[in-house]
Amino acid sequence: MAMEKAFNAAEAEGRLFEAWEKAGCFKAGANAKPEASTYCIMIPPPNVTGVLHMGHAFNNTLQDILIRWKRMQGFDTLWQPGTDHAGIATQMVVERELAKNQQPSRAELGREKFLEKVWAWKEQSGGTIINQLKRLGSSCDFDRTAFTMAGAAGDTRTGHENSPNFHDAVIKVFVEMYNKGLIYRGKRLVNWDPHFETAISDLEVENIEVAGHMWHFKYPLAGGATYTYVEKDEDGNVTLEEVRDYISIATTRPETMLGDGAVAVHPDDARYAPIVGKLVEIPIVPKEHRRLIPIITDEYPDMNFGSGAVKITGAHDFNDYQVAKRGGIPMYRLMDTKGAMRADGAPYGEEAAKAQAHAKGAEFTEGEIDAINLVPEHLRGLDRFEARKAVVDEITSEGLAVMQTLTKTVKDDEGNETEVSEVVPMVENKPIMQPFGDRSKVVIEPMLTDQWFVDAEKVVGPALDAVKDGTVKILPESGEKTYYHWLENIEPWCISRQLWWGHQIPVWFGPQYDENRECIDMLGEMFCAANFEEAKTQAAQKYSEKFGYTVEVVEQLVPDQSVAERKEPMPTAQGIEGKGIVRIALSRDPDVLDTWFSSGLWPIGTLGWPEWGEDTSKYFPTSTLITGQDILFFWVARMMMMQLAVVDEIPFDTVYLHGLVRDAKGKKMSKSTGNVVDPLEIIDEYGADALRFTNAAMASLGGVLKLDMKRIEGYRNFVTKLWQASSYGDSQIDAFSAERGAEPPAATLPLNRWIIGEIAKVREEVDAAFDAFRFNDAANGLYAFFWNTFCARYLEFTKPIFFSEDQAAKDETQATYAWAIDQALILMHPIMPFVTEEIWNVTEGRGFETGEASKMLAHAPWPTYTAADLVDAEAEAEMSWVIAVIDNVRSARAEVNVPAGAKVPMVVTQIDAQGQEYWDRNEALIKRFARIDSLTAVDEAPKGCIAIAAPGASFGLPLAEIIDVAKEKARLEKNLGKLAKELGGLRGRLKNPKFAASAPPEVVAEARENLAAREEEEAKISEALARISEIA
RNA sequence: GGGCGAUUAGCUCAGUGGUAGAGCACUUCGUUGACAUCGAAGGGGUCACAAGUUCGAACCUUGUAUCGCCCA
Repeated sequence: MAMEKAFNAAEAEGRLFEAWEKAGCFKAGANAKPEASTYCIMIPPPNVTGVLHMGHAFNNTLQDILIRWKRMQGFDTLWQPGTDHAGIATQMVVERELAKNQQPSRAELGREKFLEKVWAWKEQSGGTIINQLKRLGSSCDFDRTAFTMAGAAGDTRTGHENSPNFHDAVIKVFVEMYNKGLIYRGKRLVNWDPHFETAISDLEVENIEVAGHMWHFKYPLAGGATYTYVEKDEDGNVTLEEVRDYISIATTRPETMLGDGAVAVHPDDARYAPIVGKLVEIPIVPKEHRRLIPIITDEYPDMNFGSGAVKITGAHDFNDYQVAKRGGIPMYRLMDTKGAMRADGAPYGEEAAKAQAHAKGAEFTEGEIDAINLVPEHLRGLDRFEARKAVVDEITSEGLAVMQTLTKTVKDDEGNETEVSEVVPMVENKPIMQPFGDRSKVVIEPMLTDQWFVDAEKVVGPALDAVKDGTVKILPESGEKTYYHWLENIEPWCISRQLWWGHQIPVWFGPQYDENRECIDMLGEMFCAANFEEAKTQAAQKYSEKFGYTVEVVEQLVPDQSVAERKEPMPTAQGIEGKGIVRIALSRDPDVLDTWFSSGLWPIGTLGWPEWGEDTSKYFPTSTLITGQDILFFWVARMMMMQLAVVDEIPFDTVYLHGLVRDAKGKKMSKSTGNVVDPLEIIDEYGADALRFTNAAMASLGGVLKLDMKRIEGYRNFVTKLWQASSYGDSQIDAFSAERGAEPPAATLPLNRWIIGEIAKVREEVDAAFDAFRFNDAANGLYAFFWNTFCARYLEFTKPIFFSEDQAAKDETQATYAWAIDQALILMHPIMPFVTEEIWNVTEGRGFETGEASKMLAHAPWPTYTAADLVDAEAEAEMSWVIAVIDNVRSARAEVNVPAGAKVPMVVTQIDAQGQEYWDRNEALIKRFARIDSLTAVDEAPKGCIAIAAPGASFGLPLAEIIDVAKEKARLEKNLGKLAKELGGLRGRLKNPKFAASAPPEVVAEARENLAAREEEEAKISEALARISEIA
């Protein structure tokens, strides 16, 4: 059967993938040997809204390589696919979709209807990325495709995915962690996205450097107090001394001044020492209501930055929050959920008075503090950026901006230049790091809100220990250091999101009463349970115990502000129908969980937990996790913490971390830069195998991933090379008609015995590389073997055999060639599944006709032969000698410009018995590839002969009349130069007595052998040089 | 500012103690019966710098310089 001229990837890939799936090649346990160990990889679930990008392509290539390799080895494999519900991203996509189709908005629809829309969208479009994974050749068990929201309220399908219990698992874990005190609720400063109106995780914040301004304002000392401000240079000389009645503050966010709680200076800062503890006035809002705040000391301010004094706004800045917590400084929330200045509450005067009372020590509850609105009337409701302008203008017009004198040159109408000085407010233009929501692209606002937190410090221990004691390995090793560093400094993890799409927090709030049945807080009691029934039972019990009534609990869906403010007293039993029953309403927390909370359970949740099924016992803990180092903290570490906290087991034993895929120059791929490479376009143009091979070749441990089109093209050429070599075996030498199996054929010819040994060496190399996650070593080893050894040598060397009449040699070589190609296909299949499977099937004796998995390369047994089994040292020595002679002749010819096409005679002046034997057996081969037409034995090389040195032999090309003697002389001298350098090194080492004494014996022996060989070569070339010099 | 890492051929990168490699690019030659998505031959590196450990350092240690990434 004649093969096509080249592999048609575009045509073949879909067809092959379908055949694999139809045959069930990728099902869990497919091709497993009896009693096989398991090998399981959990895919890092891409967002259900996602499309395949280069990062996915890279990441999944590596996973697929390992899974295919283990599957061929007969492990019981499972590669678990699935998608992440991706809270914000999905909610945004659906909202946008609604807007595009002029449908009612999220707010108009309400929660339930909106969620119906999201589920419908998920059904329709959620499979995109899964199908794209198939184009890459990913051999996941797609029948088990899981989803992190599967089983949650509204899921339109059940049982279709292997994670019907995923929601149950998430809820169970929340309840358990709550009951163990690992999850708590509290008011903390969090990253707030004013567009989506939710708290978000650190991962969802992008810090971007933008052009910003730094304003300098004066905070007057209370009561007109003054002090002497002294500045000194490094040597202690006074450079400035003046009496001031203010402290100068620098800020990039003037609008937050309204919420200042203090001004902080460094404890070592002598400039401000006289006024520490004094009060200053916040220079904004109507004079009569201005608040006074203290000057405090804290390590946080940098004495050398700005004025060295900073304002502390605990509710709107993360650094200030820490300072405020340390110093007991009050924090006042200034903005609403949309990032506008608050418009609620009492007139400013009243609110400011409350704040002042609070600052003086009056008792306030957390809720009462939060209710204080310190935004003056004229700024209420303004967007935060408009408010900033207004604040700056007000302060400046009052003369409290720090001023500076600018001198500039102006030209009048006649062109005369004059210098004009003006005094302007001091505003520095400087780049500042600003946080943006990665989805919303709006500036993130630190916001003090009630949120749920995982007390990470309490669960971090086992996760740290598992890596420290080597139970879990992180590659590259530097990842372990990063892991330790983060876990050892872990912060509470904010897990609540003010979204609708996600796992709703299983906590119901109920009213809290004091002993007198007066309501303290309508939402003050919390009942955490897997479902409402259990929460009801808990609540009924609690209230009954407290008040001795039978309590009937009813749910009220939305715990809005009006509920919180009602403060109805505890109803008495007589109050309701005189039956001794009271009704109390519970309302469920409307918030949902951080997506990372649920994906933290991905390994165990997809395996059926909380039920311990057969799959759970079999595949959990899983084996290898391959993921980007950017989510080491957000996902990997959390999986470790959560699995260990919940079932006391590690989730996987090895983590392989890789970097970001960048463009050829090392730049991040981004839409705005326009350097995004679409993996699907690459697959269309070059084929999935070329992309996969490139990915494997790039994947050095800890390496930077720069995707160069030239490289992809090169590996596409490699695919062609493989195809051509197979085609040669097919049409030129009819190799595939030979009977062949897994065992190498019984070969007698050194050529065949040699290539069999070379295959065994590559097999060991590839296995060692995969074992160590050194994908690049495997790829490079296969590439070099196949191109340089198999094609450039072995394939060429089979030609003289097939042009001869030696039928036995032909038969043996056909069988060996076919076996060698088979082995190459097997070894390359994990990296390049498509082209290898296609060749496997189009070559004679195989095919997809039956559609059976056992006939497919994907299930071919992985070889276990070793170099020790198959390498024939004699055959290897012989072939190296042959190759050395050919290469030396070719090199010499090219350098002295013997026409490449010309066949020339050769003489031999000296040859040992071994060499003679090699020559006799390989004469046709050497003559063909060195382009020699005859060999004559002579006593002495003719004058002007080109010298060819080979181990144990001296040849010459008697071409004095056609070659350039000067060039030959130069060639020999160059060779001698190279040898001299090598010899110098070797002799130097061997002469040093300490070398022989200290170096391992095999190193010394190798150096000796090397020296002998180099000396022999040097002698031959020197002799040739002397001879050629006679005629020059 | 803290943490992690990098610096090797023109370019992109391998190489964790035995004297430096690959791909691309470059030069010269070549339609020699698998392949021009190719073949043959070749040029090109005091492995950022300095000191140290060692018989021996691109590799280990320390310092310096430059550049990345993450966190503040």
